[in-house]
Amino acid sequence: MKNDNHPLTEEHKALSEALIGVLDTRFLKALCDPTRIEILKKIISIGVSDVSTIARGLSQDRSVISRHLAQLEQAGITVSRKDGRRVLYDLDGPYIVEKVTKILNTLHPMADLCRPFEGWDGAATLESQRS
Amino acid sequence: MKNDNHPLTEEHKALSEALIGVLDTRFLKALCDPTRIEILKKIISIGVSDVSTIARGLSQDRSVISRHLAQLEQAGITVSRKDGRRVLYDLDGPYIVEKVTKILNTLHPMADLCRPFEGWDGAATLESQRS
DNA sequence: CGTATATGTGCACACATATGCACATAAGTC
DNA sequence: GACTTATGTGCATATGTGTGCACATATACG
Repeated sequence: MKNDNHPLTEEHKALSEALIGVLDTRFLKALCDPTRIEILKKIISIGVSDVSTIARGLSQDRSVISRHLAQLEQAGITVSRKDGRRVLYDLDGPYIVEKVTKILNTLHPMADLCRPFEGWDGAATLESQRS
Repeated sequence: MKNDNHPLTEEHKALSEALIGVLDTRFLKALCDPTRIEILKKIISIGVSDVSTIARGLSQDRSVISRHLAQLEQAGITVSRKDGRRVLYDLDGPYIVEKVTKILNTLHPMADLCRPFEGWDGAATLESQRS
């Protein structure tokens, strides 16, 4: 995007200010760790399970898995329910999809408004092609 | 999602295995830091700019901003171009939107397949409502 | 009631990351 | 060529994070 003859529109301003509201760091950080991704895969594969079942097969200690599950729950990615001495965990698929959908909807104007170096040099741009 | 009478379908398996391929940690991590988000906001607001211009107004040192820009470029979020002694940076909006779109498309089946504790207790589920 | 199992937490430690300062390199200006 | 400006990097440091062990708590079982 060029900044000399292309005035910054209100859409740019709105997009800029919407970033911080939609980029939930707690949600995104929860999806960055490979162990937590393994946990999500496991829950998807075997369904609702307790901590020990989820930890079975994974290389980390069970207490570590417990901490990761707490972190995923803080992010809204998993939900827990007490069942006797066990604690069952499950994914909150609708919430995850809703969250990512909101992110995409917010960032979507970037596809048009933020084309890299649009109209910056002699490359073929819409303007140069028209003239 | 229940795991006793509801057999795990092939869709669950496919969704589980697709997770690691689409959850690009380098891309997601780049969006987690508040300083990097500020940088993105700045580039959106003022368009293509060099490092010093981007760093102006931000509290961090200019070298720190330089490092963050390198990290954002590694993630594909920004693109750089040399211009004399300056280095110009710009957002790659289309790539960002494409990346998030791919994530959403992959996770979208979760909205149906991973409803939390579906059919687990006496709550009103589709099955109990039908009987 | 004593025992076994499941879960979460305090603590220590290794590693990653963000930050700032000093400096080297590259490129424009006089 | 000397000087100035722009950028990136080496180094040190503070903070955050993932990990494992030991242990406390809660609950089921006999």
